[in-house]
Amino acid sequence: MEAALSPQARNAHQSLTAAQLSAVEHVDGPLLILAGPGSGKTRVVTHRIAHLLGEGISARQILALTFTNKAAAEMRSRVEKLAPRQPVWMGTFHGFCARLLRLNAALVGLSENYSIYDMDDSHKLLVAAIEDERVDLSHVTPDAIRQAIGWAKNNLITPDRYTGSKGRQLGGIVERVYPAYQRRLLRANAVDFDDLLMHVATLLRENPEVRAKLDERYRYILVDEYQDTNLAQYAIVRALSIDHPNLAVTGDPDQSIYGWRGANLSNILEFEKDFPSVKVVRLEQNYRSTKAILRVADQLICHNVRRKKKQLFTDNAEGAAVRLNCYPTQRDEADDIAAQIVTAVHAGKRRPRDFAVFYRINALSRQIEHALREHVIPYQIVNGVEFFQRKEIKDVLAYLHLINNPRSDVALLRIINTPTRGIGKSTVVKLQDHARKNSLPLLDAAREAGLVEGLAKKSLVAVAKFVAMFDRLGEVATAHVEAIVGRVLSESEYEEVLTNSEAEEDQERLANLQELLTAAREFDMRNPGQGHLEQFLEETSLVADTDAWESESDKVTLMTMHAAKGLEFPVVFIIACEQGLLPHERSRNDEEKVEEERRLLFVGITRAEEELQLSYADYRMFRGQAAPTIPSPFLMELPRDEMQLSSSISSRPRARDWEESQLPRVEAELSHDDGDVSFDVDDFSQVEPEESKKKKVPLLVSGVTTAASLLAEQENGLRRVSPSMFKHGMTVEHREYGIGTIISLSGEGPKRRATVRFAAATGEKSFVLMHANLQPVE
DNA sequence: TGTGAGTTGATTTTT
DNA sequence: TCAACTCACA
Repeated sequence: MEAALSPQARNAHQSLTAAQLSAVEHVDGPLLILAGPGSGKTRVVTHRIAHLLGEGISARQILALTFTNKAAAEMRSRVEKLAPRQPVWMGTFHGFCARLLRLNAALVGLSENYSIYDMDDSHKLLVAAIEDERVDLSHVTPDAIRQAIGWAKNNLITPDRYTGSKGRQLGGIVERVYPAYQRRLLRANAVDFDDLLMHVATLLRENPEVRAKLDERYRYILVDEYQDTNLAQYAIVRALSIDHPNLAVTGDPDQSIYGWRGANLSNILEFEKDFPSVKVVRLEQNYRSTKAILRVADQLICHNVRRKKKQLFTDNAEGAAVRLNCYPTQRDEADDIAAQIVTAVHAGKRRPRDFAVFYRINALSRQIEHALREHVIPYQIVNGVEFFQRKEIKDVLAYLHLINNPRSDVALLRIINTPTRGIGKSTVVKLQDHARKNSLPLLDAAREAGLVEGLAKKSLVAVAKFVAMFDRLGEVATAHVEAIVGRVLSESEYEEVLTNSEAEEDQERLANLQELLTAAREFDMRNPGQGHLEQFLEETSLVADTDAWESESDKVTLMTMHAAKGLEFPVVFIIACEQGLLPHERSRNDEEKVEEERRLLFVGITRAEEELQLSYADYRMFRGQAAPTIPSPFLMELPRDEMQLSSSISSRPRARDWEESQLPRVEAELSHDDGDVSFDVDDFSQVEPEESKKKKVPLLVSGVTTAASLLAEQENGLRRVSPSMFKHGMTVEHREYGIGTIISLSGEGPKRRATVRFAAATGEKSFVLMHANLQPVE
């Protein structure tokens, strides 16, 4: 098995420090790696996987769990370099659980084609459950209920065992709503995110033989960011490490920032009690930041009580002093940051991608975005309106969800009248009544609409038409995903409605749908063969905002501090260090929560390699009103005497004037639409080689391609003749059959096929594009 | 039934 | 500020 290790891997081992090496070479038994920020943790983990493989351990027996897809992807690509093509399971907790649950769905009362509901879907279901229970919402918000249920699930408290704390109104309500909500989920053959973990934990507890089999299968388990595990995740990992306790966890208690999601700091703080024979390795040397930055971070985190003391140090240069700036208003803050970036980029000192701006809450990104646009700086915002959250995408995916799982009422409600087809609210209510009385899924209720009381004839016809349309879609359920999506777009008339619309917004939606088709095709290429709809839906449900970050592109990055974990940038700006925002309002009067906020700032600070600026504004717009602010108390905990403090910002020349004289105006061409999550500026393309601009990033993980760029690409593509020039919805002419419309496409390259709908007499035909005599009609 | 105007009410972080 | 929701009207 030594052959599994690339020469690169063996050489690389030599460059590891003694501490790193001792972790890498540990094989059997529990291992705890306490890794400070920038200490080369990922390097250790990936080298350890390579080392295990080198020791002759089968790749199938190794399981590496992360929290984000991004972290998993990073790990995968680095392991790939050290030990190519080894089928080690690397992925997120949720992804792993989704897979396990597919194989054992029946054990928890689901069937294998269950749906994964995202926040939006589960919220709708929750509201329905709240209505079921006729809860008075005057003192409790659905969101509070959702959080309580989520907390319960993360702590493995099932609906039947839930009891709210005495005297609290919320507790009593949750006691009623939680079981109702869970019943609805099960009836819909669906799970929410928290269920993925809870169901698997339950399954492992209640089925010893399944547990033992999996324990045997996954002999070597690695968990990244262990400080962020909650009880459910802990239970899962624990259950898989009983017979073979070769559990290696890495983490840093000081970077635990997901307490609100049920993360339990005790999991890592007490790992040594759990596994008395554990080997502990501390990685304290930082390879990322300057001494100046690291000292600030260290000073701050020392104010936390609940932690493991750690001595952070670095051999890096002293570096520039950390800046602490006070601005009159948020506007000045944003302007100055943009100006600093422009100045550095124009001086040739930095590139846009060297900069990152962090904030506590997403709402704060707006001013920065605005300033960057004004200064014509390309940026990408990690988050915004995420691709898979856009209405049109969710609509089309809902069709797919319903095809895959006909019991998913949430999906049906979403599409039964989208696009509008004359099935209004009153009709839907009647169908829901009927479904409830006969305990049927909504789709089945719609099928027997004839039996529904008081339904107008017109409505009846509309519902029947919908059902017939849906059944036609069902016929292609096992086709390539791209073909299914194409069918949905044409059969549902979703595409037609948008095409006929004048609204610019709808044209953008069309372009986004083309993107979805592309994403589907890319999925098909990665998963040859048919019948992968379920898997496609799983992937789209489990991708997150952070995964949409393009590390390749030359843009300033804007993100929350939570999203920043695991990343690093040469220059970091942390804005709005103000009481109420950082620490956040909701953590007031709760020392544990304040400590978590402090850790959050610690994470932000330690992302910086060379330069760091913290800032706050005296006045900030909030809820539409400007209000005076109070600087964050955390700022008083920093070593201010060695930092560069400044509040005389107005003396700086207005960068906009400078920029006007130096750069050609291109603003007119820029979209000022807020829905646009990123944009390119031609002036910066000179630092970005043409080639890299053309390189296509897989959509499933990019999500930030703009509709405009896609349209442009489409136009360019039209001139060449190749199977790839045919697009969904295109009008084509066939020598024999005449004019028709492409209603679906599938396959790649010479094998690419199209289904074309001709005049009624001819019907539908399927062609291999390479050989068919199809001509696009202008 | 569908649309559009007007009102309200809520604002964390993410798989 | 802005999005979601309600309500009135066509």
